Amino acid sequence: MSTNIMPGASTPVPTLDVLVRQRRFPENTGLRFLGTGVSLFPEGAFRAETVRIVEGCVCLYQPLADGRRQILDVLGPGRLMGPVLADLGRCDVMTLTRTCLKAIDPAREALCITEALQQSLRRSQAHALLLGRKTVTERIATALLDLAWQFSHGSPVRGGVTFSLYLTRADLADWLGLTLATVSRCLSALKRHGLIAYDHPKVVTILNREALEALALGAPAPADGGVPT
Amino acid sequence: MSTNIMPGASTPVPTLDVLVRQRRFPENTGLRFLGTGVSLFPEGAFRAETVRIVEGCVCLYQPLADGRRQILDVLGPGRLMGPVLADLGRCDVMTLTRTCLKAIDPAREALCITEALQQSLRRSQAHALLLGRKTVTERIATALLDLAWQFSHGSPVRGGVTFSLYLTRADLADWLGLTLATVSRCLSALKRHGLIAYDHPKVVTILNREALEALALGAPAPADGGVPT
DNA sequence: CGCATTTTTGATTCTTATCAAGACGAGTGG
DNA sequence: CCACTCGTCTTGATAAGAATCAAAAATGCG
Repeated sequence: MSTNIMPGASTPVPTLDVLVRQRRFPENTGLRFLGTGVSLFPEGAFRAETVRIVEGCVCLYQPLADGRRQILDVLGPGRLMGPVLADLGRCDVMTLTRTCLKAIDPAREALCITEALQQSLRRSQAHALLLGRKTVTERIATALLDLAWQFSHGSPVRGGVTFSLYLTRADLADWLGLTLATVSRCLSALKRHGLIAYDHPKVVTILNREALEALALGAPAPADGGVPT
Repeated sequence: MSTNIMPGASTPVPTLDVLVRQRRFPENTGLRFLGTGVSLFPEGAFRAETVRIVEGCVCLYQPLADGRRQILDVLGPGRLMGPVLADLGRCDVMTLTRTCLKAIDPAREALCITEALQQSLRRSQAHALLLGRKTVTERIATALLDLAWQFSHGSPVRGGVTFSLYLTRADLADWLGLTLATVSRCLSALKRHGLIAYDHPKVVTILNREALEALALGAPAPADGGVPT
């Protein structure tokens, strides 16, 4: 237990990660296991496949010719990805941690796919609002709440939801239309004000959900000079 | 013809506008006619309806509590709008010009709706890339090409596609994540460099499509000091 | 224990927002 | 037909916010 990847977290999240690592799943269930930083649909292969994320985290992103990229969505367990859910000709999908997938039958699960399509559209439209009109603080607050909701599997303990942040600061920047430095500064500020906590940069605890939600919706951000601490 | 809304345009675009104004359509075709600046789904009514835009232009937008708003999409003839295509609880749809709609039967046109859903998702994701990572010039160039494609009904005459810009500068700003002033400045710059032309601010001609496409994809914008003129 | 990657933080620059004034165009009524 | 008004557009001056550049601290890995 002391070798867990999350030393600072008081709640040892019971993920399937260990199982995935040890390949303890039977081989005939259609599951696929991927490491970190791996393309889901490598080099034209699997491009026609639709998969369900069983465990882990992936991001859908679109690169621009000169190196810029925009992460369009971050997907956790239960979400679907496939040619219908994104333009895989222009986009790519990458794991952000060890991830377990299961291919699904589009014909048999047509309804699920349509629902996923609607969910993706809603999320994309909400994200457009974020990218076009929200301030740095609003973006970070929105993102933290979204990730907490998707990745704090287990009980939403009141007073402190802890989750594993699979994205690097650079990933967050590419998702939220910011830069690495700005993301880091904003997270530091939220931590300084006591809205969130983290010792390890990848394990975040939400301390004041209400305040974060208010920020995400556009409440004035706390001025930095106000609270000394 | 002299009372046409586009005095400066040399090509009198043969729209259905006049027909719409004069209500010359039969009343039993299920068509609805709306003026400018009208909500498609007013006050909870029609919210369950799905419509096809026959003629005109509408925008889907999401307002924020403090007055900010993000236009999520601009839709022209042929496109669909309805509860499946947007979260109408949080969003609103408004006409940007005289518009003619036709309600459709979701059950009978399920396939069309699914296609529209996919198209909307693609557009929303492309827009997220624009909002998150594109420069001002890239955004404007992308928007002009998109609008030209959607609204230059008739022949894509080479050397100069003219289209009616139904959006105001403020609308463009709310669509592209900018401000009115920045949009106006950028359009002026593109005009000054000869990529586009307009006498009336609402009737734009694309003079150099290739250059605009290059800009939209991220080519370096022409420095303002270079060409005197 | 050292090396590579990531994160934090500071100093500076640059882009774009903000503020503001004037020009233009459309619609109204005399 | 013309003055009047309102809304939109253009353009300039200034300021704020975030990017960029850069260096040091922390973390992970072999």
